[in-house]
Amino acid sequence: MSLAGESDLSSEEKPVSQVRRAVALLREMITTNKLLPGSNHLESELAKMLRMSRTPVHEAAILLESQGLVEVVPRRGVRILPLSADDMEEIYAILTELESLAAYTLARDGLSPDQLRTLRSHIQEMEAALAKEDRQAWARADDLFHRDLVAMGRNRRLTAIVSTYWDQVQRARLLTLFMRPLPHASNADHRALVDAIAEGDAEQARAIHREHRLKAKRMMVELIARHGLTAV
Amino acid sequence: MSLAGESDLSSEEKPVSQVRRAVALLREMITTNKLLPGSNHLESELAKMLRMSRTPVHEAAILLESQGLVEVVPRRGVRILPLSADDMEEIYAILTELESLAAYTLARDGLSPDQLRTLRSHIQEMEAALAKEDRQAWARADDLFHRDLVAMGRNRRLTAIVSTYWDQVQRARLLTLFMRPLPHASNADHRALVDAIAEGDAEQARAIHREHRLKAKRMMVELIARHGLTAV
DNA sequence: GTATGCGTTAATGAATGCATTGTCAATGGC
DNA sequence: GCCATTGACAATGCATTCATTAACGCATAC
Repeated sequence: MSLAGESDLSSEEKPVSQVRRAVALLREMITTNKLLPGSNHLESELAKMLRMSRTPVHEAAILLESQGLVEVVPRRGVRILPLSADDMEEIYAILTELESLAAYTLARDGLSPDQLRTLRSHIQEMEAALAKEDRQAWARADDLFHRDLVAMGRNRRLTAIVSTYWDQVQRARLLTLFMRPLPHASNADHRALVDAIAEGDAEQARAIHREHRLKAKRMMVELIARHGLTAV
Repeated sequence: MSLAGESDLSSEEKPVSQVRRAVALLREMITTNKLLPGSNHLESELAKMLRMSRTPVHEAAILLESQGLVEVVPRRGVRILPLSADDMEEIYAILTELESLAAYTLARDGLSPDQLRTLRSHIQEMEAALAKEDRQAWARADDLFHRDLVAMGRNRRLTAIVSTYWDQVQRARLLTLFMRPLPHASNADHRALVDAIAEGDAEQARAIHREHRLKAKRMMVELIARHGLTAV
């Protein structure tokens, strides 16, 4: 599930500085709920945890703050930002738009047989996982499918943005993974999407992906409301 | 022209730390071409320039690197990233999609008379500037028009993204401002857009804005190519 | 004359130290 | 008894310091 996949625009091949390590590790700990939303953590504690001095932790915190993952509160430590239903709406609106654009572009410009194979293999994995009712495996494959799809669009900035925000809803997805019905319909969407892309039907691909995300958002917001979670 | 408008998601009301000053000032110097694209600047030089120590400059550089404005090269200093035609395509694709979404949302949800007045006043300013052939004034008003439009969408994350990338093409816009014909057509677009929003015609608003950005992108890329600029 | 290697120089990444400032608690006054 | 004010403490922001490492220049050898 994207182990802190260095999605930044600036991730070419730099030697791993402590700051980069800190950013990656913190992001990972946040998306996997090792650091709970709403909790505060002193920079010195985090530094000890990551076996480095306060400086790189501080710098990583500043960077993650600019991405909306945490808030650096002067004498209270680094606060892991919870996502409200409103935040979720904001993020899904962005993801919907940009991922749909990626789908459109892919269909318009065409994919290599290799790339189509990759996408379809993710779908098959999802179906296998579904058959075994292995939700975690399904989520992993779903994650890969969408990340690969966007990445194939070859817009590095767009990929970076989507990756950033995808990371942020990851937490909520993990939470709702076992509350939702098995995602059979979702997989039908995936098939239809790849077919549309393969046929070069750009408008159709865009529409399918948009609808797909809209459904996901509705379910997410509804589940969170139903279970009385005001934020995650 | 948005004097380093603190567009980050994290900009609520924090006391101005040196890091924030550094980010704002550097961004400002970059977008106004005080620091030329492609040039390198030692952190110590920048620190002296900004009257602070290296630490906050370093931290600001890391943040700006994650936003794609600069590159921190270990022993060569902070490099101001030039934008190639490809980069411009990437950025415009994102801006087109997200700004059109904002227009759609505004039209769907409706604007207050006050907000409509604000937008129209920007348009009037543009027309006044156009009459005097004052390109700088036109650009300023155009900038404000689009920023306000997006901000009225009340999606803070979307606003932040658009602001970030808008900053990045600012340089190219300044450069081409005197190479392009006077933007009469552009203003017609603006009027049509606000009318569509006022009438609540969401699809129309989205389409107009999309077309508006597409035209802008084409002109930009063409001008840059015609003048033999491979990057700005 | 050119290329390669070594040494010096200098710039960044990270650690540490210090001062500022907000928080929390205790004490005193009303 | 409660609220306010003051003082001590603690955590961050930034400066300073240190070490690492790459770049550049010069010398030497081919």
